[in-house]
Amino acid sequence: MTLDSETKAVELPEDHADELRLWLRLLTCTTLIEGEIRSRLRERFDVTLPRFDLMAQLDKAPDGMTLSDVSKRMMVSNGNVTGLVERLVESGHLDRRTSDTDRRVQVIRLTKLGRAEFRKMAAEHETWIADIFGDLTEKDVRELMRLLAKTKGSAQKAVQRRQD
Amino acid sequence: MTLDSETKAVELPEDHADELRLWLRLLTCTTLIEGEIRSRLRERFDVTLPRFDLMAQLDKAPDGMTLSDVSKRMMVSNGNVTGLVERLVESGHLDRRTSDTDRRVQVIRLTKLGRAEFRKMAAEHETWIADIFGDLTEKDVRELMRLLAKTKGSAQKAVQRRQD
DNA sequence: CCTAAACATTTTAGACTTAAAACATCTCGA
DNA sequence: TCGAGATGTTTTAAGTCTAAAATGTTTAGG
Repeated sequence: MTLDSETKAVELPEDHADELRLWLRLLTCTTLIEGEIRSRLRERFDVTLPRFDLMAQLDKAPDGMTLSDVSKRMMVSNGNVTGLVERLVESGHLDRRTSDTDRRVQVIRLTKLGRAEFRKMAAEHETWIADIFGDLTEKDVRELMRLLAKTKGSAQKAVQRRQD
Repeated sequence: MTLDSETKAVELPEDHADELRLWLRLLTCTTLIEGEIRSRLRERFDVTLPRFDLMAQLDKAPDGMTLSDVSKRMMVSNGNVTGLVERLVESGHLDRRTSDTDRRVQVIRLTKLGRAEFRKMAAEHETWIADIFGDLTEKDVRELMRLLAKTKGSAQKAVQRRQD
């Protein structure tokens, strides 16, 4: 290996066009699917995607979650969750109470109504997803799962590096 | 094949848990990476992601684009583009003029300032993407590209079916 | 030529989103 | 126990986003 080829990697700008294209394709896929789910949720149930997502988190936590938990799980800001929860409490889908052991903490749960409505939506939602990913074989799905897991790990390390 | 096994596929709810997990993982990856890019754009250039994305579209179109074109390419609503463009014209990054041949149409371009600033941001942006996807091998990238292309096609067909 | 439909954009009303600051509460060590 | 820092939530200001209605312009068919 010559000196030139060694320094090249360090000094000359490398070509990352492939990674850039990959990122744009990933973004396109997600935006496309998200938009479709959003449309169907509105048409069929007159509900927004963020509300559905929040209810989905709570459906998996019968004992409730704190706002911080929700914020971390949904990867959105704290303030965002505050407003979302406010509207869902208002509409009777959520119950909010201050924790008995720590008065800073708000614990939220699905109400009976909220759970019932969510379950109906979730059942249909699952068929939409199956429809949207319908062209993929089982092997495709497995392979995508594997590669996206690797991607997620790679991205998390990049986030970590920046925060150091 | 028995009658039971034939009717099963039609009448009984199928299990689409894998596709659902795949969708959630796809969404997680995109949200994670999008958040990271957003943070770095803000920290480093004090610019928002939608503005960067809009400038990226225009950088590829030296002769300008109509608002409709931009709206379709970015997969966002028309009204959204109107506001985004307004702010970027205000800050001197974009030039907007009514088409000579069709007074309904607004043609927007990067100004000299806009192009210069975008090029600086884009160069750094590309290194961030390379960093974020750094753990993937060339083969991983190729395979992801292929599977996401298939996913996109599948999703587009689902959108089409609904709109019929 | 006229006008109905198509098209491009803007406006409107409301929801979502973020980052940062403010506020409230808790924890822990001196 | 007292106060400093950590933690959980809300508030604030600004921007992004959508769907739907409104506005302005063009195009085509009669």
